[in-house]
Amino acid sequence: MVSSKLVAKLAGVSQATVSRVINGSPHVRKETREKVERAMKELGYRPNMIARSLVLNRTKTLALISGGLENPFYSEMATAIINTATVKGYNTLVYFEQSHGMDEIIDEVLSHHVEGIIISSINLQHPIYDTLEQSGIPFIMINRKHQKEGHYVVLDNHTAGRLAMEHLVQLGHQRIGMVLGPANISTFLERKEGALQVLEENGIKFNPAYLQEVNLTAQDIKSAVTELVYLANPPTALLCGTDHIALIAMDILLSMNLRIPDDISVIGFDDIALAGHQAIQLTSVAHNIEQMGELGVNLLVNLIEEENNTSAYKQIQLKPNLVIRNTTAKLNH
Amino acid sequence: MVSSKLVAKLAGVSQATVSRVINGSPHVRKETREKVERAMKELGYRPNMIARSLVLNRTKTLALISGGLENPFYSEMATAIINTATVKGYNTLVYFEQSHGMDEIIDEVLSHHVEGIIISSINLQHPIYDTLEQSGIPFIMINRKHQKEGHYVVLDNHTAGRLAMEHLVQLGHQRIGMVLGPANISTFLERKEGALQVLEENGIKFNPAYLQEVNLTAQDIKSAVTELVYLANPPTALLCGTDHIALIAMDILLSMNLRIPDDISVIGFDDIALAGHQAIQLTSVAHNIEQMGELGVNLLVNLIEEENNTSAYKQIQLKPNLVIRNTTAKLNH
DNA sequence: TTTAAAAATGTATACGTATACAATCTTGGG
DNA sequence: CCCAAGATTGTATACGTATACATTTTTAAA
Repeated sequence: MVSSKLVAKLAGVSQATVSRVINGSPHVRKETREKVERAMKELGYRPNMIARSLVLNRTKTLALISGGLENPFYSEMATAIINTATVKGYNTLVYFEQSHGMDEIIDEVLSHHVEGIIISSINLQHPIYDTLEQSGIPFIMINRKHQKEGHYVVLDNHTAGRLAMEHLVQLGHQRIGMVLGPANISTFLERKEGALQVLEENGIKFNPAYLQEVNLTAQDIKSAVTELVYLANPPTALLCGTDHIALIAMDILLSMNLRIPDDISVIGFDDIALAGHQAIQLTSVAHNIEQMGELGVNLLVNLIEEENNTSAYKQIQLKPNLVIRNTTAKLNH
Repeated sequence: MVSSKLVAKLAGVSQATVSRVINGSPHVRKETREKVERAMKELGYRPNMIARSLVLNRTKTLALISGGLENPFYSEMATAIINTATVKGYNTLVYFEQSHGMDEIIDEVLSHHVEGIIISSINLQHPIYDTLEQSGIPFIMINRKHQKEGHYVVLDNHTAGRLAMEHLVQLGHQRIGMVLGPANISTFLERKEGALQVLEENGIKFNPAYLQEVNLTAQDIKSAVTELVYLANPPTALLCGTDHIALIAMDILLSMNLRIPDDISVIGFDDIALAGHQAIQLTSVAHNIEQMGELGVNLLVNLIEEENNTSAYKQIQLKPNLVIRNTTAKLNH
């Protein structure tokens, strides 16, 4: 490996001068600079970021701990995050929640001395929060939050839940199935609360048999939907916790020869790109994913680079929109 | 930051001994080890990988230069790659082709001293190949290859192209439109060659107006498809260069009120998960994506860790399968 | 007990960079 | 032409770890 020392020797200067040239110091004569630059080019020199990181105690890298990319929400989010980070001059190490335990991931991340951490898939009580808090590394939660607050960028999920349910109720639905993820995840909890509130306001008694809180595997989602469909009084509409859940629900519904929305309406959250596809046309409630990722990275980079570290938590809640497509329709009496 | 030096002081030993404990050296007495471990726990010590990387000249990280995740092929591939890397003890820095120029990415990657590079989106003549070759860092190409060969894991795209076209021809189609990516990308070039070969073998004269080689943006794909549909003698089937292209093609076809497959058949490549969705049911030609990623990472890690560096290129070509679903059907006369 | 070998630990150094401080060279005013 | 101030460059050191080598301690055979 060609080092600054070697460049220095070839250029006939000291290693310190080479370092100054690299960092664009103003205190170096033009001829010297050119001499050094020639030597660097000749040797194909590239600064060793590892060494630089060690001395500067800055790695210019972020860690993204993401939900699985099989959910398009996460791939769109990851894309936005990585691109924004790149623009801001940060590299991104990517980890997936499921592959290793969170603890191992955190160990890895902390010893790699990343400068900031983004988690898009934390749940309300996860003990990881304390570990991160103690580590002193800035971290933000995107999409989901922890019960202990912290910095985050999330959707106003309560309102989102309301919007979705209001839409269904306005279409005349009364028997509304809900396929949500675990209630220890903020998004699902809040969407549920918003939705239930609307039911109550409309004097619709909620039937607990209509509530399915599932693990987020395709398998579990499919059996939950099947169960709902086979009820004596099956729901006429399905409020799904995410578009990803909605897609899987649609898959099983269609394979049971049910027509959407004629036999059953379906609504989701996130408004993933695919929701707009002609073959899908999924009604959804969300805020722009890309913008959410961008906001998150900007917030994190600010935390990293700002001097006046006010201890106040930065908490951003984005307003959701209802995007009506073709999977929801007036109830057929 | 708590260092091994600090741990050493608390434990009353030398820093070297702490280092030995960390690395599980057998030359350390049990009591000493326990003393040190207690100190480490008490201080919440975590080894600094940056420093370790510097002295060992090993970073245990790979770089993945990926095509955009809006193409599900790449998100499935990235998932497989990152997970396999994690299992093998490597971290993964992720970069996207489009966000920065390749040169800047390579600069970044090389100065970060990653131990290996995976590129899933190179094209045949890209000059990046030489840069990588010179750098001496092991790298492999997944999915697409470069004209200068190198290490790779790809689909047997010629055969894949044949399979797709044979399927359409067997269904009675003669006017077959092709929507491919640029011909300087190996996958598209080879798929095209395979497909054209089948046409020739079946005595079907190929009409150049049926060939669209587009940029891979949704915009361009849609106009290419539109152009084909508006031909005096429009194609009765569309052979799309990837499932991603096929999905976008389907989107525009459906929005023009064409029925698939009744009015026009569609076939793609890659067999992304979504292809199996009931609302899509896309016929596709491919080899298991996850396995492809896994093979690639294993190959790369072997290159990194093997001593006997035979200079022979490792080149793997996977056999494609045709998965027939509902977007292709017998021609209506 | 003595002592040589083995085991355990400590000391010193290297990795490649940035930078405080010291040393040298330039410059211009007198 | 001299000298101080400023500009430029060099020297020495630190970052946190691993390890060769030196030193000390322990072990066990005599």
